[in-house]
Amino acid sequence: MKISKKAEYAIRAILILADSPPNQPLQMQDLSETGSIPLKFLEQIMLLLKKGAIVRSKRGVGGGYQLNRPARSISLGEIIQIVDGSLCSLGELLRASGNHGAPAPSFPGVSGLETSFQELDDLVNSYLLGKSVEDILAMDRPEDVLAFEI
Amino acid sequence: MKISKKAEYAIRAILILADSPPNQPLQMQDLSETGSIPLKFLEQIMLLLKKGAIVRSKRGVGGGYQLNRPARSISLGEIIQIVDGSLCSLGELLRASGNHGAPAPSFPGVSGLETSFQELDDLVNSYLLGKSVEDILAMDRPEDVLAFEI
DNA sequence: CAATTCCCGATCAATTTAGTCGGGAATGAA
DNA sequence: TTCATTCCCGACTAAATTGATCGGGAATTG
Repeated sequence: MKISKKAEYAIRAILILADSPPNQPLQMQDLSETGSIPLKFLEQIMLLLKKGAIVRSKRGVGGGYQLNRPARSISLGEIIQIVDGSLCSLGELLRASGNHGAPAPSFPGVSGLETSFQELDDLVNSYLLGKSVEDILAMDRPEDVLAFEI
Repeated sequence: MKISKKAEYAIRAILILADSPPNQPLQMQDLSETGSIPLKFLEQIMLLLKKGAIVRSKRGVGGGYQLNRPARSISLGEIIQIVDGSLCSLGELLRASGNHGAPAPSFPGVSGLETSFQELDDLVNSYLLGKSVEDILAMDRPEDVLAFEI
């Protein structure tokens, strides 16, 4: 289990955006400083997040980035998927991945192993896809533990 | 979520050993062929597993490898830890890892994020440490779903 | 038009991964 | 003792991935 620096930076940036006043774009310079993210690296990341429809951007003076959707609807899993390509791939290890056209490996327990890996993939996916950016921010604010407005 | 080829090979080898008659060493040549594992790579892996006390070896004619403990007591997690170094490190991402002496990053949601990552680490660890080699083999044998001898 | 701000492809160094190579040391049989 | 067998072990390497950096270009606004 590992997460790339790229995904971590992406999550930082989104958290910063989610925590800042809406309808007021934040520039990459600010995101870079607040999140301690290398500026040029951040540019790549924001472009990906834009393609993924997580954020939207505005160019020119007074431009910048803002969330494209409410923080409640953006999950950690979605962010990671967008910047890293996928969340999990254990389930595919024994099939196509790496074995380009090679015969599928066969050894005792192979199908049980495959099933277990898939199970773990699902576990991780459902955790990360179920954890929203809003959830994360709320954990830092003990006051509003449970939402007021339903 | 990813697993290294090294760890996958290690698991294959252990499954093969666990599935073969006990008290009769299996040679690396056999393990290599049965598991489709490059021989010289396998050598490195088996040495690690030996240091980890998962297997024991015997040299000379008629020598080879066998499990050092019952398959029930060997988990996927333990194997991965031994060959890859560790299972999870999400929880450490925001602390020491990578930031050599650098100030701990601070941005909105940082502590919630850390908590969530640690939670996921624990989830993955407990899954992998709880899944034994015997469990995996049993999944391939629908007959003995539940153990006879308790 | 000119400052600002995002957009985008190319390149690069360091690290990790997935092995290979070449021999050495212990063991057991003849 | 000698020899084949089998594990032991360190050094090396090629390819992929990661974590960026660089240099400019395109849109927008005042």
